[in-house]
Amino acid sequence: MDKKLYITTAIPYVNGTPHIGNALDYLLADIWTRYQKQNGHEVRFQVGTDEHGNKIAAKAAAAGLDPQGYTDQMYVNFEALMKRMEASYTDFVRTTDIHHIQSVQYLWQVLQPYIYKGSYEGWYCVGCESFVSDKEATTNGGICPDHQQPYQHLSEENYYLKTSAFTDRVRQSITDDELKIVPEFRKKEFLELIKDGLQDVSISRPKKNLSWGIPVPGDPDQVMYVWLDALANYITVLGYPDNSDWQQYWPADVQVVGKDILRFHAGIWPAMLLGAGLELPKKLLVHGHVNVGGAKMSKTVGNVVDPIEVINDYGLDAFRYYFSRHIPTLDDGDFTWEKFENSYNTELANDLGNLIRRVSGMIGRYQAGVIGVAPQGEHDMSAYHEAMEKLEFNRAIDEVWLMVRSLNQYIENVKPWEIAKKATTDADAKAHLNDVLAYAVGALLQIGDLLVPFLPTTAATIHKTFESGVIVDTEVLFPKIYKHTADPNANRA
RNA sequence: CGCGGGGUGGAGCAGCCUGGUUAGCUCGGAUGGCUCAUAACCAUCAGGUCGUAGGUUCAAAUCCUACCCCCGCAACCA
Repeated sequence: MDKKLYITTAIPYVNGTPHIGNALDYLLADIWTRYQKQNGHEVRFQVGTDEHGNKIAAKAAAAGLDPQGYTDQMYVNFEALMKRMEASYTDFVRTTDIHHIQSVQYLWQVLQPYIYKGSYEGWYCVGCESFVSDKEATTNGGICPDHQQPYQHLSEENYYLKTSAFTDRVRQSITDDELKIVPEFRKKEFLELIKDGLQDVSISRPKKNLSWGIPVPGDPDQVMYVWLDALANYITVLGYPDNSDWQQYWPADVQVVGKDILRFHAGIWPAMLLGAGLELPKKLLVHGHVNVGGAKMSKTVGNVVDPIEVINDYGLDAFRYYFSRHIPTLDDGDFTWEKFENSYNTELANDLGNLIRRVSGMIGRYQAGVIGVAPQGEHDMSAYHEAMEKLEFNRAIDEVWLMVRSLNQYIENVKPWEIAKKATTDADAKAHLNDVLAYAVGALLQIGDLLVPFLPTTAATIHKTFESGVIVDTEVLFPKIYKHTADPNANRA
């Protein structure tokens, strides 16, 4: 019996609203999950929110709320996005969950042999109540831009995790693909990054500087800093350590992360796991970032794209389509409303939507909607499955579109409308027509199967339309939309 | 010499690792065909010194060297 499968996504910090990056995480994990389920596997799919830290406390105070009340309000936004995307997650973890907190405290104790007390020195802003990096202090000329106060050079007591002790094992695991970093160039990049070894990482703060966090067991003056708290979610959500279920799922088969947080997931996280005597995840799927018209998406520039808006305007499957096909799974991608709308109108509407319509239309017109027995689609899909295994989802969906095109070509070559003219008087022609259309239906049903992980709603519509042997009328898929591009027919006579 | 990615017809990409048919695909453009369909679909054509300069080879977009340019990252921002 196969191990039960487990996939995770990064847990976003809840001090803002969900953005495209979060959506991409959920989408990629969801595609994988649906694909594995389709192949008969049981999959657990974790999502969650990171809810501790000073920024949260500050935002809460500004909103006149206590931190817990604030996060209770904020995490809902993320949950709403996941639901809107129909991400088929099974577990939602909040780092303020009581089980998570207890579990992390337990983990801290397990890691005791690798934890030591040290002091941290750096530039500190009293207004922000936090340290800033040397680089940031220098950039700002030694003055905090938010508070117009000079940074002070302070030192404070921290607990450190001896990640350096695990450098060799982490490096070895990654090199050997025991912990496989996908794509390959990210693996190279990370190995290069740690060529001088992993550096011990500070995992706590004095309580006076960090109030909103998990208390360090046995030291009332210290509170855990983000690392242990947030990264541990991947196992605490499974019930670690008290509910033995977790052992059926850990190690994770795939952990989806953005390129910006690879270093924590490939460095600190493995060190934590090794320190606790746990297995390393099998794969890290490192996706890129979504640019807008070639520029980085940023709040200050004001070019942020809200995934909910895209879904509202074009529908869920249109969103899932663009972000799975035109944003390369393992690299940066580009979004513009024009590109999006263009691919929607040409690929979804013209290629696929119209194809479904013309096939169902002919069957309705020539055979009163009766399909007969559709043969099994026989298209060789090894390239599709190979791409799915390699986590190159965009390549897989490309393969589906090759099928769409070839079916359109097939129809063009066979010309069912001509056969139909003879079919009224010629029994052979009638049988031939039936075969041709049934073949088209078989191909469409196969396309529908392959789209299940990507476009679940569309796949369901395709099946509903054709699978009963009689055409079931369904709504037009992907009607044309011209909100951001010119309507070519606008000035048609 | 910090690290990584990339420079291929108007745009976006594949091919490069494992050199070898007329350098492939999508979008866009032109022409034609068809009429079942969401004025959709299909075919053909135009267009590329494969960043630059050398080298290896019977043969290089593909391997080697140097250089130019663009983009990320450089430790706590998907």
